[in-house]
Amino acid sequence: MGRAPCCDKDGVRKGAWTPEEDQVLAEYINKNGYGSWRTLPKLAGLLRCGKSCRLRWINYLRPNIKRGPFSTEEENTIIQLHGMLGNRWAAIASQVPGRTDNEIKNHWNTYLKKRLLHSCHSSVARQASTSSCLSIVKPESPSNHHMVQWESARLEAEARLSMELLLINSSSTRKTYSDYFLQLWYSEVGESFRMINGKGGVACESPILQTCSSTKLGSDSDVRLQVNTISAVSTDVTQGQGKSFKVKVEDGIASSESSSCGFLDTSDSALKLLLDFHGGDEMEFLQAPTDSYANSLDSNSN
DNA sequence: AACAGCACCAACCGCTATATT
DNA sequence: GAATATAGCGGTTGGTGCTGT
Repeated sequence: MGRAPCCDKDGVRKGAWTPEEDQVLAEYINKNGYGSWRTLPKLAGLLRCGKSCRLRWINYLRPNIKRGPFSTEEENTIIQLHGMLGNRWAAIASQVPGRTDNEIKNHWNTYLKKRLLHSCHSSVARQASTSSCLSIVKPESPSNHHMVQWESARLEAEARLSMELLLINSSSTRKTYSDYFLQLWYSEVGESFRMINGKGGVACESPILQTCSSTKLGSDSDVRLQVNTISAVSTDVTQGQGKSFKVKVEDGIASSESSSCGFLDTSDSALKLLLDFHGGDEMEFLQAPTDSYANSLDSNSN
């Protein structure tokens, strides 16, 4: 039995939405909400697929949608989060208020990616004899350097997110710092942070999670570590508890194939890092992206 | 003025994850 | 647990407007 179509194909309008359709959809949702996107078009009297209605609402009609050019801060946030999360536009969009995943994706593909690539190629031209987009491992261990840079980017982004959480919630609730830290910790961003650091053996463990969780922690094998100076390396990494899992690094993408074990002890230093981290000079590479990152963009686009 | 090439962005398509029966 | 329905996500496409020749 195949998957049922999301809507009847006959008599369904496609293409650009008219202002009249927008008005009908917006009025209906404002009045009734959107219980089921599948049935919504019929109920609202629209000759549209439910999927199309959902997209139109989410990307255009929804309240608090911010339109217009992206600010530098928004762009930096997107760049940082993309470095951490890859093409997970919905996750990125959730940290950029007022912007939709579609908008961010478009902006990335049409502007940011090109800017980063251009920046990389300029950089390559300047330092062709030292390191380049095509370099793999150099004597001064640029791979470690890139690791540090990415770690800094992650921490900076997480610090920003944690501060946002604090600002958002401080006036209305009385949660503790550790609550916010936990909230961040169990977020998507925190998850990638844990997994990545778990691989590297860095002490970075949940304050509460004392037992292995076989569900959430191990569910997302899509966490990507953009270590583009390493190519086609496969290695076993042993975790502190004697459990091991295989980390495969291939063409700049590392993925965890199994990571069912949780993390053991509280890390006040990790909390401190998140709350106190200041980017400083080390964050300059975000303005002029690293060769390795731009290289990953190159390879991803091929 | 006419055309081609390009950039941008809204919308679609196909797939996966999750919920429900 | 299997089958099915639905929501959501990310990649891709197509229309439109701008720019250069």
